[in-house]
Amino acid sequence: MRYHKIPDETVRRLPLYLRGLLFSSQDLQENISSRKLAEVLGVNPWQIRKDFSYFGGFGTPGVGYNVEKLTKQIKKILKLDIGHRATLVGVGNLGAAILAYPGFKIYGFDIAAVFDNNSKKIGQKIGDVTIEDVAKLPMLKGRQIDLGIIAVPRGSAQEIANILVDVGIKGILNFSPCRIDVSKKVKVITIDIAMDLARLPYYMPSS
Amino acid sequence: MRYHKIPDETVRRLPLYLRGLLFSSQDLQENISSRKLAEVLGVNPWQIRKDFSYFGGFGTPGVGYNVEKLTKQIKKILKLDIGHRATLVGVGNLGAAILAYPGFKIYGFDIAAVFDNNSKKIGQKIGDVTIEDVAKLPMLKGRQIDLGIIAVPRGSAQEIANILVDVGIKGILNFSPCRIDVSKKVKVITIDIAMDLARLPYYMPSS
DNA sequence: CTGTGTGAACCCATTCACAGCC
DNA sequence: GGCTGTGAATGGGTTCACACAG
Repeated sequence: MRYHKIPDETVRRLPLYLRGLLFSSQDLQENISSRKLAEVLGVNPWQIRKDFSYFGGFGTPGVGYNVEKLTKQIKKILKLDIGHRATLVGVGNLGAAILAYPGFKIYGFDIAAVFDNNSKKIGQKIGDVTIEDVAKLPMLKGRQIDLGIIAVPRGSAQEIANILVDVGIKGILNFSPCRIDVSKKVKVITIDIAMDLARLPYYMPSS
Repeated sequence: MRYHKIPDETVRRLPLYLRGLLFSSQDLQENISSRKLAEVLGVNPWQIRKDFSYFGGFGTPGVGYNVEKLTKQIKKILKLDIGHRATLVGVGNLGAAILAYPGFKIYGFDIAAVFDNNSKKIGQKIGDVTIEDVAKLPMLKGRQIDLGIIAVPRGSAQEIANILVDVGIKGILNFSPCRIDVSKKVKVITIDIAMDLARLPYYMPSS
């Protein structure tokens, strides 16, 4: 089954819904209504229903959505039902924070390889992974890693991306504040946290 | 002058344009065309022209946009022409990374106060700020800080937000993966980096 | 001839309203 | 009565085409 018709904006929200479901499942509720989920996440109920309608009826009128089934379905659509192994390149402050960030695990991600170019860091163990020399990055092929996370300075990002593509990575999360272009076959998502901060003052009262 | 009619999506892109201008200004080009800027950033030229058209003619037909003037104008609209002082709450891995992140400075942000609840960290100096006891957060009033950055565990985020609002903060950048609700007068932007990673597999070929 | 600025057309997403089901 | 699912309406953003300026 393909879900080609799910709008991008809906895909963008699915992880949010998933987060809501995963955290609310601690309440041991078997079902959850769109109104309840909307309340938890701070969005509109009809937006949620519309989004869910793109992949068919999982809700029961008068009752709501079965939390477990819906969770599984969303994971399947996002291809999170199979675990993903990622590699992190660059263990500066940001890289270290990413490595320690607990949020990845709940989506089934495992940062299985870590690289840096600083000889003082190479060989160090963080958690259960050992930092490897970035020069050995091209030898990543065959280690079943499909995702790359780039947390290196701007000037090196494209170069690292090229190597990642060469070794067969299929998706890149780029934390460097710059454009990266790669083969159309590889999806790149760039995050620049400063950009979000930069539009905050616009919405603040002029004081 | 008010810019009430600038669409939100355009506001979201303005920091991106600003980044492009700031970095390209190293080339010592006096003018830049929408095509050139689009190329650098990986977006459409007509999108850029349309966006710029919302705040009046800064371009010269046949030549392009004056980099300096345009930069100033965008900064003014985003209210980045006046500097902003921010406080960071939570100096874990993520907090430390934020503190060290150079990207904030180019937009004129200064992280002027830092708080944590870990007694081992309190009193430590990072860069040129000293970590203060989070219990003293309510005493922030009068220190000319208008922005708050939350990097604490999910359970404490709302509580910290409430205090920040009490001391008169006007905008919050929230890195905790949870909803925060505050007075409508305060703008909150929530960033959950795991959510972006979570939608990456969707776009990857099924292998 | 190059590149901006913008009305119009198009396309997509959000919102609404309500039929249908438990 | 409560809640889902969805066609229809609305609203907004993107894309286009082209008039106009240097």
